[in-house]
Amino acid sequence: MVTIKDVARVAGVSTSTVSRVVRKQGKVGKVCRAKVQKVIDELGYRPNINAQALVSKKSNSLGVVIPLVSMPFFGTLACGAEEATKENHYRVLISNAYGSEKAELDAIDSLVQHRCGAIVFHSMHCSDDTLCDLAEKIPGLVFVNRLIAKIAHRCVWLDNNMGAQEATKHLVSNGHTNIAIVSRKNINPDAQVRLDGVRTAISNAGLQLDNTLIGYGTTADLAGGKEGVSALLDAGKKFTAILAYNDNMAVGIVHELHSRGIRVPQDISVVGFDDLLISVACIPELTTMHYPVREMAHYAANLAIELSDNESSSGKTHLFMPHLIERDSVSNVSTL
Amino acid sequence: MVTIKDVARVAGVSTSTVSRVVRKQGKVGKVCRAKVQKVIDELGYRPNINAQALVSKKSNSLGVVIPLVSMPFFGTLACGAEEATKENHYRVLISNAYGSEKAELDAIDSLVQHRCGAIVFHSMHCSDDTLCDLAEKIPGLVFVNRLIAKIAHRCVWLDNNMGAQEATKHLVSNGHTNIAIVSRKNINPDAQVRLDGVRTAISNAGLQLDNTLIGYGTTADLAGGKEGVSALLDAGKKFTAILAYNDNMAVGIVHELHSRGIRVPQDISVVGFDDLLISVACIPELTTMHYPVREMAHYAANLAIELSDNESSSGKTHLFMPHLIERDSVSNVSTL
DNA sequence: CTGTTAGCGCATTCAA
DNA sequence: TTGAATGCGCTAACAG
Repeated sequence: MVTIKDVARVAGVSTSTVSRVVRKQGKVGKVCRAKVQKVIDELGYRPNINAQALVSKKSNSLGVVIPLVSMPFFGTLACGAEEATKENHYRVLISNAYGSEKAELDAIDSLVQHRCGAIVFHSMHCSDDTLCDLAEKIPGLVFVNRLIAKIAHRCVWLDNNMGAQEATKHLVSNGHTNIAIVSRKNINPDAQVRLDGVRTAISNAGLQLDNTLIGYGTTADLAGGKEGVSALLDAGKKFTAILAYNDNMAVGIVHELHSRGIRVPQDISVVGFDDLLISVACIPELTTMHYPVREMAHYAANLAIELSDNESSSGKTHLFMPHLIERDSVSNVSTL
Repeated sequence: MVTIKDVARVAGVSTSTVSRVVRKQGKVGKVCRAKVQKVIDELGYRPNINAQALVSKKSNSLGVVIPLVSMPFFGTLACGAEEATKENHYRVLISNAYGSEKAELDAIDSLVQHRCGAIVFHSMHCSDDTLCDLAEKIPGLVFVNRLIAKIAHRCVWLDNNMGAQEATKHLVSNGHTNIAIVSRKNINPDAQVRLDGVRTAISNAGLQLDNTLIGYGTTADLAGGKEGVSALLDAGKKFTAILAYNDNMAVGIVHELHSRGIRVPQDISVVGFDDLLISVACIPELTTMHYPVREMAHYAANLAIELSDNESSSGKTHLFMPHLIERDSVSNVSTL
């Protein structure tokens, strides 16, 4: 591999000069610059980023820690972060941290070894305290989809409560009064926050949430959706609409209903959350809350990069809002 | 950031000794090792990977170049590569290279600057020649989903032809003789190869492919599927089954048919390709060819890593086979 | 078993 | 405007 020395030797200049033309900074004579550039091209010289990182003490790489890239939600998150990376001449180091706090911590540690100062982290299994400790050690660490009061300015989060309220209001305004919920067993705080939002919206509407109308799925996927709605149905519960924790569960619900001969939305309406591709693959297409993950991750990546080289913690927080996407899985029952 | 020198000083040993205990290799006295380890833990020392890479001339990172991580197929590919990475104590540098040859080449270049010797590349826009040139310069570069004869031992590919034949035979064995195809405008060789496979299988069955029964979509997604099937339908073509280029297009097809009141599979059968999550989100669930991307990427990553540190080009090629997953989108019409 | 020495490839003073 | 010198943090001979 050709090094800066090779270029310097062939061009008959010092390595400092080569370094200057490579980074396009510092004064270099016009002819000298041209000569050096020519040699660079001829030799196909590419600066060694590891060496640059070593000496300049910054790696210009962004770490992205998520449960699993293959899950569309997280793939989209990674994509958003990657976009920001291109604007800043950064690269992205990605790490799947699936299933445990240890996996997440290991991923962060690996990034630290890389002297990767900017990190976007979607944690699933770490406690607020653990995250605070981490944040203290790593100035460029930013959390996505999580709000921790003490380090709110490092959190890029979605108003899940309002989102759930919005979804609920949509159902109420379509005449639904018997609303069921299919959620998932708690892992991170999302599910609980959304449940609170539903509760608020329902009581605001002068109704009250029937706690026996909550079905739980073990996992937040199709199977979990089927499981949750089956529990409700098998218990003989009656309702005209279901609020699902996310699109995957919603699709599972639609399938389960379909296999039982229950029509969506004629017999039961279903609302999802996330607005992933899957919501539009389903028949009927899902009415759902749009979760702007890509934009959030993009924003978070920029924030992480900024924080990592000047510790200006502006103290402000970073809140995004989901919004309703109306499609075909909700019917109006008010005129019945 | 605490360095190896700090540890050495505090522990009262040389940096070499610290280096030895960190890397768990070379002889170190038992008590000495314990003492050093203690200091490492107390100080929270983490070796600087950039420095390690610089001196050892290998970065222990795997590059993954794909069009877009947010697309489930490529997210899964990335996931497979990432798995392999964990087994080898590597990290993954991911790069979206969307839409053009330049984007792909830039991504590779960035990886080269990283001295990232092992790369898994799913190219969409580079010619065989370009790829051969690249392969020559980078011993650890491996191609996924592409076969280039000259560098076959660097290609991890799927038998698209056999896959298409398999799918076709399934339709034929279910009594279908009027089979339409919805494909996409050619970008990389896939589409053409699959078309050839269909042609072969159809003539093997003693039938012949009606060339007017091929509908094209601009993009290989839901919209493309709708577009392709609409072209056929609007032209008044008659057929009892459709072979789609992939699952996304298949789902688009199902939607289009549904909106026209045509039932799947009662009126028209549909077969997809890939076996992504979306195929199971659709109603009816899609019969499709399973594409083992995750396994292939895992394999490719291992191959890239191996190739990058010992250039043993065994000369053998790496072929994977897709297989049929029967679900609910194909009906048997032979008894009609 | 342990320490000393000499770079890896590059950016950054400081002189010239 | 350019070059020489120094060191980033670490590993790899080589001695001892």
